[in-house]
Amino acid sequence: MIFENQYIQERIKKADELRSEGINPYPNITKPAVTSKEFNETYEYVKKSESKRDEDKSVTLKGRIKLLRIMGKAAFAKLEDSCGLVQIYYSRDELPEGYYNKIKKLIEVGDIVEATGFPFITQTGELTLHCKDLKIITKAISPLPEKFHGLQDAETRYRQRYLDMIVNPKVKDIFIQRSRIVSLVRRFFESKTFLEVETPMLHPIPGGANAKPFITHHNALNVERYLRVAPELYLKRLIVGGMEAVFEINRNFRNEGMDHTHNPEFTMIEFYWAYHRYTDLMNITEELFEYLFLNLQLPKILNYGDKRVDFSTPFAKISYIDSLTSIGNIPADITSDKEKIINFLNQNNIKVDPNLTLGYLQAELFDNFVEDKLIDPTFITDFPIDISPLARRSDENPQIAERFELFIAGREIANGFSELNDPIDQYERFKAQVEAKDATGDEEAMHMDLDYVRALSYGMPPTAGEGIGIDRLVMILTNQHSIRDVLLFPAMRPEVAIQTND
RNA sequence: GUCUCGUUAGCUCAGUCGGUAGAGCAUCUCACUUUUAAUGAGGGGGCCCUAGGUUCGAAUCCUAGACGGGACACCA
Repeated sequence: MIFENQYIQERIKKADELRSEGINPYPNITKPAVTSKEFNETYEYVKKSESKRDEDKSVTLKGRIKLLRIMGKAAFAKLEDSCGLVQIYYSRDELPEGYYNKIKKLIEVGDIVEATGFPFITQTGELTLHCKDLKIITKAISPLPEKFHGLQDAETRYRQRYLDMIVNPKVKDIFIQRSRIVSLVRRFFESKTFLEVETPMLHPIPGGANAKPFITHHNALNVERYLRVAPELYLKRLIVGGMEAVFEINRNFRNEGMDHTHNPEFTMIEFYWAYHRYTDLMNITEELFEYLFLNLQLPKILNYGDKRVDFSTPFAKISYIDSLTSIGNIPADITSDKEKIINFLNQNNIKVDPNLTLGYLQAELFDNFVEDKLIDPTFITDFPIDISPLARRSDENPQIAERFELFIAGREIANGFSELNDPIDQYERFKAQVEAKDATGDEEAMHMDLDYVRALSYGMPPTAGEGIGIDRLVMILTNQHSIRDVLLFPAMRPEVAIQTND
């Protein structure tokens, strides 16, 4: 049984004792209360008063008991609420007759209580609530982890995030910051007249990214559905339909490996902007970062682990090909020659499929020699066309896509491009992907989406679109190095213990 | 998927060469009416992750597995 542990049994017994004393351990009551923060600020003046107390005031605090020190006929407790900690004091002679002895052993660490009394200053100078009344609001029957070391075990922290948040208050700060970031991103795009939309999560055809999808079944229609790997193709249909600036902040699902930068479901913002080009995207991206740094009151230089990242704008801009030489230190005479690239990679003990196209081989060079050297925010521009199946060809150089990626701290944060809007070209590129899928068994290659091609056939104005990984953005802005630390409930294998127990 | 490290009381962790399972906090009993991880005295609490194997004897050594952390691969 889930509650067979001896400590839980002891606490269940205490809840029963409360009931037999006529005290409901789970009352449905709420009395207006002030927060710990309000209390500490409002009654700061008591510290300076001569009597060190203000008995005319009656204040109610609510919170979870985090620390409890019982000294015979009096006790101190630290309550925690959403704002922080506050101390209360209660004693036998200040509570209603006989009440103290009733509850002394029945209210304990972990319980949620409501305390009413007046502010005073203790001998050690701490502003404290002197209780005239102390009610239990919610009995906790599971004990909290150790008060000093807290909860260290990463597995328990991720599986039981609620417990992690109770015991490790700093965890909450990360998620508060995450919420602010998402809110600011939304506000930024709204202020630029972008419209927030919601497009399907259940896709008949997975599309918009090279990724393996989750597959599910829709009973009513008896059809397979794919959890979306990207909202891209739907958002661009909206541009065809006449929305000229749209964005969506939502979850994407990719059925791939998990590690400290990958969770099977992750959050992205994608935005599409008609009558704009990829150069406009780079500008608005810089503006977004300026807006975030201003409103989050972050310094322009942030530490990320042992790296120092300078977010001063404008961000560096360098073309894909140039970066191979100037950042990757790869001789310029080999970066456009398939044979030479293969030789170079082999010399560096990197195995590649010799049938790869030039663009894919250049991508191997980039991934191995350039990416992790891009610490300060850097736009890598002008990608090879064959690794950019949805991007528009450059009018000047047909081998190059009007595309960029933004790298920060050695990681891709954003990907944007001028969208391909030639329906015939799009059709051919889908076909090439499908052929690659059939020929090489590449499970991540894109599927043919004829309706999307049909949509383009009605005419999509020149459009620029970009995706920004929100989880990774939060990681960088909060100096977290595991995606699990910026996800409230990261994906975990099924928990064995709790299933076999019940 | 591969490599690597880990799993011992509710929590945080020790456990030597293979020889009866340990500490702090928490819990229980007692004392204590201004504490700060309160204090003092005493008690209880274990599927040493699981299954095999080696051995007179395994928390400890070996094999396989489960779960987790880290690194790599794929990807964003």
